[in-house]
Formats: sequence, C-alpha cells, structure tokens
Amino acid sequence: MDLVAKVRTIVVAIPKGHVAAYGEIGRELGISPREAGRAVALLDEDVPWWRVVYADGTPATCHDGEARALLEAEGVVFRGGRVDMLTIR
DNA sequence: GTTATGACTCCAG
DNA sequence: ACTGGAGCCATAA
Repeated sequence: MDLVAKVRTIVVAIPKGHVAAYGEIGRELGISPREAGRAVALLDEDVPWWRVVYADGTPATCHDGEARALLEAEGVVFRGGRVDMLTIR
C-alpha cells in the first residue's frame, strides 16, 4: 500500500463542502505534513486535491486561484480568501 | 554521502 | 493580520 494510495483514500473521503488540512492527513497516517503534501501532489487527477488546504485554511499554492473556484463550486465557504475552518469543524 | 528543494506547520517579531 | 525564520521528512541530483 503506497502512501499515495492511503492519502488518495482519505482525500476522496472528504465530503462535499468540506476540506482537510495537510497536517490533518499527515497525523491521520502518522506522517509529517511534508509527507502529506508530497503524497497529495502525486495523487491522481481523480482525487479532489483542491479540498486539501493548509492548516489555516489557505488553498494550495499550485494552480493558484483554481482551487478557490473549485472549492466554491463544491460549496465550501470562503472567508476573506481563506476557507472557513469553522465550517470544516 | 551530501546538498538542495518542496502542494507543510509552528513560533516569534 | 502579515512576514520571516526554523523545524521536519522524503525525493532528486
């Protein structure tokens, strides 16, 4: 079972209108945040990687701006350019 | 084996 | 609230 597969499983399990932090995934798998980020970066395109954000709710830097649009389309609440963590919890 | 880099997070200013 | 520096861990050269 590759780390990527585990991360993929977690990411696809994220409900619509919800997001997860890299650190959260890392903790869940018992790996460091860097590992989680790296794994997510290697994920397939089938996985909603845009639902994975920074610990403070900031979307990933890659595809800058695209993650935001996708999240909003999914129904994720944004507050001042960042995902509303309160909604996540 | 050593060095550099990153889709990270935390702490301090 | 924003920026910068430090820490962490795996991959690549």
